[in-house]
Amino acid sequence: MTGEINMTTDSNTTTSTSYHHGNLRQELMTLAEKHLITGGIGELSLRALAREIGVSQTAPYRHFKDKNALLAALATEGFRRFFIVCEASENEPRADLSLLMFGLAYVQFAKLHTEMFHLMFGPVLQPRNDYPELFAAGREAIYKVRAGVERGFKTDVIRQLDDVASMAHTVWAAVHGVATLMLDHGDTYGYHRDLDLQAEKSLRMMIAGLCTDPSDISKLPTAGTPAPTSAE
Amino acid sequence: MTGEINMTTDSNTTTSTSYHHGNLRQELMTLAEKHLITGGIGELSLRALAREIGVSQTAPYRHFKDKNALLAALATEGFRRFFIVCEASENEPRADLSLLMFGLAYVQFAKLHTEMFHLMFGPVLQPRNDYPELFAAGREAIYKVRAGVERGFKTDVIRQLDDVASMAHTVWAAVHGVATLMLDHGDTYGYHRDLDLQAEKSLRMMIAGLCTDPSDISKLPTAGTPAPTSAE
DNA sequence: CATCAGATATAATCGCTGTCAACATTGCCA
DNA sequence: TGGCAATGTTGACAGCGATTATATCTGATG
Repeated sequence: MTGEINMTTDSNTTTSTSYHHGNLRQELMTLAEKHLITGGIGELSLRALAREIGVSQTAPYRHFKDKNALLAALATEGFRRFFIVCEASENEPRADLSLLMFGLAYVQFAKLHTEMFHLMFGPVLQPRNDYPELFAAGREAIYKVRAGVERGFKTDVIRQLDDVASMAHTVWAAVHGVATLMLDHGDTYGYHRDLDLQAEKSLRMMIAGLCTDPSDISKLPTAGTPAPTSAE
Repeated sequence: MTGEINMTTDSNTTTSTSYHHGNLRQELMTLAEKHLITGGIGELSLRALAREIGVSQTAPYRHFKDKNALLAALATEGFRRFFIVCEASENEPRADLSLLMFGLAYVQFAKLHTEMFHLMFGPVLQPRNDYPELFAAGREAIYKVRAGVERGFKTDVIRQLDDVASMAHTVWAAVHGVATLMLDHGDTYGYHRDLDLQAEKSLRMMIAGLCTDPSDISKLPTAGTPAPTSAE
């Protein structure tokens, strides 16, 4: 009753140039993501978005306090999608494989949604005091790793080198490192190098190093990730 | 004789408001670094620098093509300093310790010169086609890791899980991950956590995982890095 | 029907980047 | 001594962007 948005115009196929756009918030985010992909964070401008949607330049401020608030909303949405991608790894019973799959998902996500990834994990939106949802999402990511490590402890697959929190941090650092290095330094390797393959190799090496039986994981194929870049 | 800069004014203690500043390029970089530290990359403005130095707003453009050129110069200088910090690790004969020391130096540098680190390793100055010096510096960093791994192979300290390049990449990813996670997600851990200590733990775990004798490195104290944050 | 809150518009401020043209100063060098 | 190149100044401008203040429209609610 208390007034959901009334959907005057369903999307951008606006026929009636109605004063109330009705879907502005959503459309801003959709378009912002497009711009994010094509131009990067720096290129994104509220003005441009408003212009392109066909709305006044100040209209976005009704829905987002400022530019960063829009970015934070985007990042939160990014986490939501990321968690979906992670589900397969969470359902994998073998802890070592689960962590590996998580890592591969992480890296793939970073590669497919680079700018989103930068928003989610980069320094742009920090500190996160102003974005509690985003903060919570970040924490949720750690908990997933933590759960994986915990399972590894119980099933005696992961070596108990330290407490769960520390080892979860370590695993996350490994995964995060592989992903960011791939993004931020892909071109540092002037010579040809299959970054996807390299990423997987690195993940395997690092996770195997934490396993009770290192030789095990290194030989297993990964179900979810065909690593299609390398020539078969 | 052939005219080094004439140092009309030695620093900002300018008495004679001489027409030629004489040291502008250097002073721009110095001040820019200060601003970088206090305000981050986003806050840095050429105009503000010029104003603060007491020079016209167009003067900086005599020395830097644009803002990014200044940032690139800063980043290059950052690498120069970073390499100095690395020297200790390069002189350490034991390969595992050497890598660990490299990692600790990397993390410490990231912590002490956060914004510089972001410039050097982040996505701001990419692609690096326009900054050949910076590009070269980045490559030099990999070579250092590679050399460490190679030494580890020869002395049979590092397990030959893959070729040198791949393992160097892995080590770098590990180190880079620990550092960036510490910077970009320091506040994701709402609860108290000694990040310095955690970083060292993670480095040890990951590097140990690549060693032929994992139990070895994990017990050794690290000469160069007293990790002063933790209460002694 | 009058009103009110929400959504949008208009206009204006401010700062920054990057350029340009014209001019001044300095020091080196011929 | 005179000229030249490098450096810096002045002033202006085009363009973009963030943000604020104020006015206006619109639909729903009473």
